Amino acid sequence: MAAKNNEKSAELTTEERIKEAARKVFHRKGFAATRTRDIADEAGINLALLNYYFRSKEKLFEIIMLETLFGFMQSLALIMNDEKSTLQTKVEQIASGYIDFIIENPNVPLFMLSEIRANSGGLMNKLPIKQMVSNSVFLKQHRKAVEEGKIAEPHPLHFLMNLLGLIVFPFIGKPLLQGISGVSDHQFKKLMMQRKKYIPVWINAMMKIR
Amino acid sequence: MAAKNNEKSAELTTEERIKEAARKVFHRKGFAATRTRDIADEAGINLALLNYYFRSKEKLFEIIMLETLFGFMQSLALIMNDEKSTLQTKVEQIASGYIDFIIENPNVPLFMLSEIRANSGGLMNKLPIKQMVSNSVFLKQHRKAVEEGKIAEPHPLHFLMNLLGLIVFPFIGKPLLQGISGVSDHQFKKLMMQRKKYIPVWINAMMKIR
DNA sequence: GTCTATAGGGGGATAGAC
DNA sequence: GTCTATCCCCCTATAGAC
Repeated sequence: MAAKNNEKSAELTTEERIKEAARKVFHRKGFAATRTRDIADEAGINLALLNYYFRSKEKLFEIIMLETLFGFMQSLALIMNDEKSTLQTKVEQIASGYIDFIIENPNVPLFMLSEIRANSGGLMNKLPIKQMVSNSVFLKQHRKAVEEGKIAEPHPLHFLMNLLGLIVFPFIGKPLLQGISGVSDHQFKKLMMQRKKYIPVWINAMMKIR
Repeated sequence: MAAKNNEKSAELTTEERIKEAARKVFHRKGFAATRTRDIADEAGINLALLNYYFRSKEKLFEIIMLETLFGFMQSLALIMNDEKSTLQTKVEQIASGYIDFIIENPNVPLFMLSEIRANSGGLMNKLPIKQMVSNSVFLKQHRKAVEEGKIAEPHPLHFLMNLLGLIVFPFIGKPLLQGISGVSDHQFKKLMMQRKKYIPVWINAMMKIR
């Protein structure tokens, strides 16, 4: 298989090109609004090939959805389960890492949240997300900090909602916020970069981590 | 017109029933995923009536979209332009008002943000949102507070992003957050009610309003 | 105003040549 | 593996009876 590969090795296989095109289009328009023809055009291939490789639009979508969800949660889980880093450090890493990630993949958050909603979270049960988090070092550290009086609010979900809300919402709400404020794309990105430093400070002040 | 109305006056006209049904279905599934048949069924009327009253799916959608956007922005604008209330009070009113509103209309935020994105904000320009905010009392108060050193971060957009993020994100991310944490609907709502009190305190601590 | 029936078109999927 | 041609269903919209 590898030995016979005398095609331009730097490029992608047809199957991979279709998948990349599908990721792009699904992320931008969501499942319902994308047509298989959009994906075929984006990939520069014939429509029939999509079904040849992936059987159906649904199958292809499910692959993209699971990979996207997994990619998003995995980096969260890795940071959250670092035994060596403090809670404060975890917040810094999550803020910085996700802001960079979303700047590179601006459509992912709204895509994920919309499609999870559309499927009533059915697909989410295919990933062991809950265990990943409920046994996490992050949660243990949070519990300990609460016991020691270092964090004011007892429920860890508030902590997570605040952190993710501060990180993710500006991107999800970008068109609305730009419509309201009139800031340019360039200014907007600059503000987002600022937030990498601000968010840990804000979370610190809010949750009274001492 | 009013004198001749001897139909059951407590009920809605057919036109209104279609619009209410459309609002419900569009809010839940978005434009691309809703079929006109869904709306007709929800309204309990024949499919042809939809076109009789509203000409097309697009026209009907545009009406719903504009009303939704307007309703959402109007309450924000009203609070933001109150000359008598302080910045701190405005934050309390916005947090409390919007959390109540979203509990009643849980699909509105994701609907709005998804459809604004899909239309690249084209529809937003039909409403004078920018002026509404750029001339607001809120903005004047924010500027003054920054000048007096009462607010640490100079850019008002951070203030708005933080406030809206803390309010809106938990609802948008509800399926994900429940998948992660396993909290029930009842517990979730309780947490949201808590946030009506918490968010003003948090914003206060974050932005160092003195 | 409200219904039934149907036109018309778009989009997912497949057959079959190459 | 990749293409062309085509099927067929589903969805929007309209015609026309009542």
